[in-house]
Amino acid sequence: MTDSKGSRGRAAAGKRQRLMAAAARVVHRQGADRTTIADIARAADVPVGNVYYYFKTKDELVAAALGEHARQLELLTGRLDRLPDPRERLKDLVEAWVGQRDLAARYGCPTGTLAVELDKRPEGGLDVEAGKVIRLLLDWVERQFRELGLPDPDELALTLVGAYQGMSLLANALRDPGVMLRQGARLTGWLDSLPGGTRL
Amino acid sequence: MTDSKGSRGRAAAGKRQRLMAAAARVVHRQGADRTTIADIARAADVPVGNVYYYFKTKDELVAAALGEHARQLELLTGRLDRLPDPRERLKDLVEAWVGQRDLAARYGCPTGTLAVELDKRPEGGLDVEAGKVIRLLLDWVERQFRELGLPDPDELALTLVGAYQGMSLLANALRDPGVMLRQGARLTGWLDSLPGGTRL
DNA sequence: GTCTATACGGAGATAGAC
DNA sequence: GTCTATCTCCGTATAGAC
Repeated sequence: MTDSKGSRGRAAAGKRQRLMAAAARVVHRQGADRTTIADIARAADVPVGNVYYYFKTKDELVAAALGEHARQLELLTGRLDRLPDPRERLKDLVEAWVGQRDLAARYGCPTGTLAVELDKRPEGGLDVEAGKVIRLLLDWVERQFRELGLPDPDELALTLVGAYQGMSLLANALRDPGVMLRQGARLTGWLDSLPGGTRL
Repeated sequence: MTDSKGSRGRAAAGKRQRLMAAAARVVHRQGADRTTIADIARAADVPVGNVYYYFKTKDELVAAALGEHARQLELLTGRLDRLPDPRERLKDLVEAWVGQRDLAARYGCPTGTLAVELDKRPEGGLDVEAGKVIRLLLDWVERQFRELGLPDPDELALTLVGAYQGMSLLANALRDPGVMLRQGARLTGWLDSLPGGTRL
């Protein structure tokens, strides 16, 4: 009953999907703690009480928001993977970050800021999940550096992703998208300056 | 009445100071939203209801926590200013960050994570204050780069502080102090590689 | 499956005794 | 100045009608 193919199931799936998307959006802007179930329901255009039919607890909604961010990330890296040159992939990644500069200057990196918030909770909950999403990005970046044949690809990945998280945080704290623009350009230059070539 | 010199005033000032210190400590670990007045009162060993004699609202306590972090920062830069070489000052700053790696791996940078949280609030409140504290650090670092006679000292400051914020966030999300250790070493190497010398 | 009304708990803030 | 008791609001979660 209520499978994802029936007409009711489709409507249900639609609402569920809307709730997940809304959770991702609203939690990014307000933070998990300050976001109420009512906020998410309103943003998803779903009646408040109905939410609990799809998600048993608020934390499940926060986890869903995190999942949405992971999905977006995989969508992006999936597109980048179609480029032949790993260096170009990384440069396009930086470009994508810079393209989000206005949102970042107002609310920070969606995954990064959520990770910061969840890490303040007592261990044994969602805190680990946020780390996993960041690991996802870290691993993908590391793979690109490895393909370029560079030494310590894992350290290089930490440097690149760290720089992104740092510039997002500063752009956010200073409310200045220009920080993303200028530091992004610096990162692009750094990527260009690195030795290494595709091994094919 | 109740000036800071009288015996009662001294007791009061002591409690106030204890509350500020406790607020800084607890808010760093739990985040501002998840921290209750009771949490801070307990940590400061002050009866709950008494807190409102010293701080009219919870936000005043959060602001006080921010002020404590600013004070700590000025204490540190004050010590570093005694070193003759600006490059040494910056390297010692990095060393100080690395020295805090265990705390950073568990709870992140006190100021950075608080800024992230406050930036999720509707504008016109404490969100700007957090930016000011980060500006304090940024300006001090910029001054060092300028003393070294390097071009774009403001951009270099964003790079260095951004790298610190980024590595703190990653160390925190991955729960790995080693990130601070290794990325800190990278930063030290970077500082050494920069041209420029003291102009005296 | 959908939605309303409400129970429940927790946290910020206040009144007022000491 | 110090502290207890309590008021009040708000958000999560549930019960149960439709």
